[in-house]
Amino acid sequence: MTDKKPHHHGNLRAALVEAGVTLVQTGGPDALSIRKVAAAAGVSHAAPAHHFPSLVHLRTAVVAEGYRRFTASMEAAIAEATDTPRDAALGACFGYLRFARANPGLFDMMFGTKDCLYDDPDLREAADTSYAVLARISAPFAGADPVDTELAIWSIIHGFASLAVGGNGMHEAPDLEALFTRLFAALDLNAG
Amino acid sequence: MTDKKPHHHGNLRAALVEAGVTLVQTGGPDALSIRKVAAAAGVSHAAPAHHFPSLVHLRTAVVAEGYRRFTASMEAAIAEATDTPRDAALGACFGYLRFARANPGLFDMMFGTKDCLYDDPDLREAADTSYAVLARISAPFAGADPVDTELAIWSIIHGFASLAVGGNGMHEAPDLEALFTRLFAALDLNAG
DNA sequence: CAGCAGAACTTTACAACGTCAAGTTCACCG
DNA sequence: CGGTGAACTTGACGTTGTAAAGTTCTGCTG
Repeated sequence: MTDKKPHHHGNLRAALVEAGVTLVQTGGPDALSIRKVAAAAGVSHAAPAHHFPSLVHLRTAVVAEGYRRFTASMEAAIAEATDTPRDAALGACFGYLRFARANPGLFDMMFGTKDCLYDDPDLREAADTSYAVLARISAPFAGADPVDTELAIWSIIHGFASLAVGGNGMHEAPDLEALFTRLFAALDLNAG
Repeated sequence: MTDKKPHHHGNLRAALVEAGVTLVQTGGPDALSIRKVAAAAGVSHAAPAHHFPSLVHLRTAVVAEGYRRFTASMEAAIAEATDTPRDAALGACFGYLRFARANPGLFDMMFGTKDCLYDDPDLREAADTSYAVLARISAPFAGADPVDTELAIWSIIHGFASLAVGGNGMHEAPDLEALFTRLFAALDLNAG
């Protein structure tokens, strides 16, 4: 029953990333600060330095966590649509869109020009896993060059999601998923 | 012909925005700082406060200037393509893509979640002018709902440009414009 | 079990930032 | 000529990222 703490509780690194995700979700990418995640985890402002040598490292870890949740959002939406490959692709897009709308700060951080360590293995793996989902749902429609199909689907859902998230002139459509479904139908996918 | 300076040279506000654009272009959105633009313009660190009550106002002005250059980039590319409406639309997309690649920082700032004063009249006008270009080149393909067509074109070029700018897994294709031309061809545009 | 090496964390410090409050200089108008 | 207000400066405060040095705990070795 001693109050023995290693120094912190169990895993400070994970607690810092969790706090960072919360900060980014509530206050946008710029709300992420070393001192705030430290305070949220109940440690001194310099404690994170041991796990994240600089703010860029912390950002990288938060973005990587973002990609994991992003992948989960797409997988969950795909699981809802068990019919045609087209349904699966559209489902992935819904998961894409839902994630972007639910986590605008993380989404912006993941796909913006925020400096991250793009060579970080953890980030690379998380991002590659996301891309693999996209490649998987695109495969049934692949033409001469599969990358063309992947990029067509990726571009249209990414553009749509980005515009839906930004405050920029995107019409406040009542049902964005129905709207996107029409746009998706305009894509001439082989063997749709 | 006297060397009289009012206090500064001619137009400090414009000089600050110009310096801000340069900062954003070279160092990304976060490199924009009141004190740096003040130093670049050769005034004290508090001088900008008179023209921009806060950093958010300065950001807004820089983003508005970004939209103006963005519009100019699209118009220039449209002017190169004087054939079919399809050529004009594709040209606008090229201008879109070129701007994004040439000014990644500005592009991210314009379409990211950066807090700006979206109600600012100057910004509104600049953004609306950009949207008008898009609506213009989309008009020839309009179906039942013109917005559907605009959004289809906007989404695919915006997504493509965003992905091309980000460090995210976008294949370093040798000729992005040729690649996009193929994607654009997959769009089933009415009366293409 | 003793003791030490190193990891984990704290404390202190510094420069740069946004912003506020005063003070100063200049332009312009009566 | 005088004074009013805009344009700009100076100084200060709190917050940030980061470096350096000190302290406490962990775990392993002998």
